[in-house]
Amino acid sequence: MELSSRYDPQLVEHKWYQYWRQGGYFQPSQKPGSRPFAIVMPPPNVTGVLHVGHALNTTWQDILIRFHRMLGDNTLWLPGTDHAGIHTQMKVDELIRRQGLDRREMGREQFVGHVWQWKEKYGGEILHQIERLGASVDWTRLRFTMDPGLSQAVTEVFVRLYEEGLLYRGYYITNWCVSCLTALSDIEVEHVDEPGTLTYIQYPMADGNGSITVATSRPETMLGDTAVAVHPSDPRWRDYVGRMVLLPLMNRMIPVIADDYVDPDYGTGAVKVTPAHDPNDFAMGERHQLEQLKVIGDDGHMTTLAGPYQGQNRYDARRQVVSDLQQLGLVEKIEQINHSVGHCEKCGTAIEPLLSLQWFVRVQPLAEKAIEAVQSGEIQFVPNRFEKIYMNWMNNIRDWCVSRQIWWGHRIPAYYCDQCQNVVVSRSAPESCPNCGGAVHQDQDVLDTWFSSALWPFSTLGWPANTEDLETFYPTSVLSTAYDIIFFWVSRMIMQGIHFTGEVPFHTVLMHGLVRDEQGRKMSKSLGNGVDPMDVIDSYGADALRIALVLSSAPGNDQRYSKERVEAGSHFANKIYNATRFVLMNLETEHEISEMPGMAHMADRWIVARLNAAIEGMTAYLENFEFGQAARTIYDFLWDDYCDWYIELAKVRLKQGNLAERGVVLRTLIDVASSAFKLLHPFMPFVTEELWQALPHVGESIMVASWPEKRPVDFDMEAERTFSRFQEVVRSVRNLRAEVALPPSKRADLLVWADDGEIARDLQDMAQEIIELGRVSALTIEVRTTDGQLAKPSHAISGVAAGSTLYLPLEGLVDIEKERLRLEKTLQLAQAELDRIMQQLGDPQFCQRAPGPVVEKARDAKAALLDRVKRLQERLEDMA
RNA sequence: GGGCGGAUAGCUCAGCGGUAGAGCACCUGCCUUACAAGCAGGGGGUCACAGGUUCGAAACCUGUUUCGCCCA
Repeated sequence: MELSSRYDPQLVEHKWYQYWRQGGYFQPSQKPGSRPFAIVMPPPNVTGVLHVGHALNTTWQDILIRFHRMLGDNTLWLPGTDHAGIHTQMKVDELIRRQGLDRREMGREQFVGHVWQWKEKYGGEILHQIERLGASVDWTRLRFTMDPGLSQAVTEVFVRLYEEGLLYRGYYITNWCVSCLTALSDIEVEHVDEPGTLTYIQYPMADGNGSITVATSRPETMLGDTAVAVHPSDPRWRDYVGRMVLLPLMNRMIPVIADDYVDPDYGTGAVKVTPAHDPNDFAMGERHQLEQLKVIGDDGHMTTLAGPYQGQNRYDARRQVVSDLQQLGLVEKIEQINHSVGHCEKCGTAIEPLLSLQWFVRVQPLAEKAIEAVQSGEIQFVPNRFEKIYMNWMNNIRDWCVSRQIWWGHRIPAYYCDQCQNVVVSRSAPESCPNCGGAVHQDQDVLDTWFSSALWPFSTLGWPANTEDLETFYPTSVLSTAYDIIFFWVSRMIMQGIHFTGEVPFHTVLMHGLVRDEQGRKMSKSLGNGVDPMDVIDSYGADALRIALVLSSAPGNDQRYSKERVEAGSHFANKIYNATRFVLMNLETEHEISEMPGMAHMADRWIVARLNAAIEGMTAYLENFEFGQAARTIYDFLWDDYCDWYIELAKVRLKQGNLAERGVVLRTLIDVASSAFKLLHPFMPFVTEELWQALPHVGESIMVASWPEKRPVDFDMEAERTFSRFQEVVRSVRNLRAEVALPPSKRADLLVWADDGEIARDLQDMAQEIIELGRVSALTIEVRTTDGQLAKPSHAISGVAAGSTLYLPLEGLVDIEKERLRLEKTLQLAQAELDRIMQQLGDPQFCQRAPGPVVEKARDAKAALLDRVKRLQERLEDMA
């Protein structure tokens, strides 16, 4: 069959994915005695589409999964999606509004029905995209956070936490989004530094004796002030404490209180206190039993308590208040400042701290064990530095607001009696109040999406039921995620996992960085600079995208997406495709392939030794999550060692060798390629399957083949030295040819003077290879004599390799002067390097303290350089 | 204010105790029948700066400059 000289991933990728899936290879082997290896995939948003960050994370996980599957582990990768409460609700809300419908009019039940419909229809999109990346996930275990089983887990956790006193309902200042109309947890608030104003307002004393000036960035909240606070030891204000102030505009009497919280150095040292609209003021209010006046409503408009300002939105009210105060002459000054303002992570609206009734998880007791698990090393972060970030968060943890005023999500299993205010938290809805028999209604709110995500590692495996999967795969092995959700997700999984299963949810937390655009900016919808991985796969194939992402990534570091890298990745796929094509073309004409790889020829022994090094390196790199290093190792092995050297060497024997010799070469070509493809398979699954299948092979699929092991080979240090002498000769000839711009079509004679008989013999063994790789016509190898008896070619260019001097007699092509300059330059470089080594070796401290191999290496280098310098000098003398 | 990360070839980044590597770009020569998405050869870097530790520092420590992130 005639194979195209270009690799086309489009013809290959889909085919193999279906083959793997039908073969059931994605499911755990469940082989008795095999070690379990499990990863639960971080569930992407069900309404979302895959971005490059997902692509990177999915690739990393697939690398680990495929590696462990090939190692023979009982490997599970569990996929799933997340219901993403607020985000999905907003999305569907917008959708039905465009259809002229209104969420509030249709009511909760109908709306949630709409979301489910939408989820069924479009929720699979991201799963198809994961498939196109080649992810070897077990589709039979696909989960969704709102599946019945997972929902049951959520209820169970809520009820148990409540019963254990770790869950409570209370009035607190919460982060309120006036656009999403829901409370948010602290970490869902993004703080942004922005310009603002600091308004200095005079509050006259009630007794008409003087005034006190407060500074605020939110003048409109003064309508809800119930005190003015100063630091107890501030001499400026000591006399004011305990007196009353007449609150302007509202004409309300409020006290001046003393509280340590006040920073005497900020503003005037006196602050207004608005307990219903500021978390710190709320705390002060609690300490001083102040009234909480909510002057801003849930919708961001002023309430009836704001008196004449009722109905205005908070920004209009701010302007109005300031202008009214200015009319009264009470505004002392307005300063321009930069301050940090909280914004809703989802919609960007400025957060309104509001007093409201919410459910909270008391996390302190859960955090203790979560801290211990990381301190003890039971859970390890990769890279390690993220442990500090985790610890810092855990040590300063605050209660978690888990109720959300939306409809899409897990409804809070709390029921309230309409008559006696009794609260029942229960696994199933009570028919009536157990206290008074009155009617009950369920809490209107749903839980924070992260509440269910926190259970993901065990709820997906069947918890609270004690299933076989839970038994086998929990605790899972690795969690791979981006560092930006350590607080949202990782920490909470650890807390809930330990609390409810008694075991950590995973042993390793693997952190990847953000994938930025080519200019280093964060990819975002508003900038429109996002790269769609599907477009990349369409043009270059999933393999190219995968290897590009992996090659430019280091754990925990951000990286830039680079089209050039993807192109390089596809070139690499094409390279190994063509290398395979070369082997296949030779197989067509050859019918005798040795059963066993031959180890007689130096090239065969060399390539197997190189393969061994690659196997060893890659195994270690993969075990340590150093994917970039691993990818580089196999990339270099295949391109440099296998293609550039081994195939070129193999050509010589394929052309000139006898039948048996050719069989041996073919066997080695096939074996080394097969093994190398196995090493590469976790990174580029499609092309490696395609090529492995095309070569003679045993087994159904490369993905269930076993991970290569090192082979016995007698290629030692000495052999390596011999081989590199050969390589140097070849490189040197090529270099000389390039110096005089000799085209490959023109062959030239080559004379090699070896330093001794052994070197000459070794080179003689590779004579044909030197001839072919160096494009040589007649090759002469002679042992150099010290008495100068050998004829020195008069018109030649020459070069030095380790152990030999090369002459290319090129009558008419040699410019003696140019040649001398070139040799002098080479000599200079060699001399400089020699000087450096001599100096190093001349230092007794170095010889004493440096490790043996380092000193030995320096001695070898010195010998080689001395030799090189000597021969260069010799040659220059000859030319004189 | 506290913490973390980056600063290495023209660009994007690896390397993280034995004095520099890759991809792309650049220069030269090649359609050498696996591959021009290629081959061969080449140029290019006081590894941000200043101290220190060490026989030896791009790497470890301290400080500085600078860019970015997280937390308060």
